[in-house]
Amino acid sequence: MSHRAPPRDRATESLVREAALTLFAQRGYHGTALRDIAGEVGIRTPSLYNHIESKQELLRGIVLSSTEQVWADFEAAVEGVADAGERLRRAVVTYALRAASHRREALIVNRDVASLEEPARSEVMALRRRHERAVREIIIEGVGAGVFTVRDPFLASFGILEMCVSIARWFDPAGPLSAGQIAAEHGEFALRLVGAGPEPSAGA
Amino acid sequence: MSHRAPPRDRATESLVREAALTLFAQRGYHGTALRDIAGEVGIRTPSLYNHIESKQELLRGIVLSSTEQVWADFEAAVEGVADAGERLRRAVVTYALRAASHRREALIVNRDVASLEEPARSEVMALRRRHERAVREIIIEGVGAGVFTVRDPFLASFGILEMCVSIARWFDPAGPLSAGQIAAEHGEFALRLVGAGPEPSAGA
DNA sequence: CCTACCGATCGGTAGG
DNA sequence: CCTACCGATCGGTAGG
Repeated sequence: MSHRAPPRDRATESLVREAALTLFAQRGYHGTALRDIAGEVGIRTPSLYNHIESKQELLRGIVLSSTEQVWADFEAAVEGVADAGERLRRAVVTYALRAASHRREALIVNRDVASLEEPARSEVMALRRRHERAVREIIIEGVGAGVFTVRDPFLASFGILEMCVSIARWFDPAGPLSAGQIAAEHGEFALRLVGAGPEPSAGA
Repeated sequence: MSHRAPPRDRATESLVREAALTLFAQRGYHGTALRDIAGEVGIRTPSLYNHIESKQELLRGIVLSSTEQVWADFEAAVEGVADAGERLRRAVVTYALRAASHRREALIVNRDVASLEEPARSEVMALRRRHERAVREIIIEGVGAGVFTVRDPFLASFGILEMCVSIARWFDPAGPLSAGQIAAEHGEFALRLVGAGPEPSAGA
């Protein structure tokens, strides 16, 4: 009757990872103690080890899954789209949207990737480079097709991508602009930046 | 004769601050131990205290002076320039140039400002907001004058500034582009982004 | 899930 | 500039 299973909360693991996400984003990996994470969940530090392998594994899980999702998003966004302008717009809107709607992940990936131990760090950096290269090739393609005007595709791709990821630093979900609106606007910024701006109707 | 002054190296203080700059930029404030900084200089940890007040003061010195310099640079750059396009271009080129030529400072300011204790942190944030607001006002001014086409000056100013500061993350002084070239190109990016792009001669 | 505890390391001080 | 040392805290383990 009172044969209750030991507290095998699967839910607790989620709480732990959620707390880590919030605290790593706020204070950084090295600025966060496991004690703080445990406190947020309402347990003691040693109990964390029923749910995680180590502090490093906690970081690895966040950074790897987030980076993989960025690449998956990108592939889905540009699939079957031929026009370079539209490909760039979709790639940028998707990336910007992720930065705005997964701010903590974006902050941690960009700030604490240096704290990731090998081989995970190299994995992550390879994935990020792949994404950056893919965006750059869209730009090169558009220049080749005569629809973009860009002096240096490398500079343009970095400028665009860094502008997007930075959304995570200042975006306030309670502010006047939604994540979707901001992402759409960044899509326009990107097109303007590569010289394919549609000169949108603006408030002049 | 052998009355040698004690090793009152004024030069050592510079070495210490230089080492802190490099290590904080590489590993973050919380990821850097004073022991590492001392090791870089070739002394023991306690000897650091002949040159600095505390680890926190080391961070404060870096972040405050760098932030103040950004504002001073901005004021000097736009002084006496009336045209909004030219004001924006100069403001952006100056800011981008600083990010490229003072990479460590830019990285630390953007990554470790959260580790700064009060009241320094509020001081720094106020200075940064002042700079951001000043850039935004140039954009608003250009829109008012009918030379810029921007839907949301807030978004545009953040996009431009974050793109510039991110230069510090990928710029390689040994690479093909100089800091000056990259800064100039970011000035063009900014003008394009606000719809005032001169459609420069590019490689198409 | 806990208490008790580990060795290591942290920033910093005493005292020369 | 050093050695010797401080209390606090770190991530993590033992053992239940």
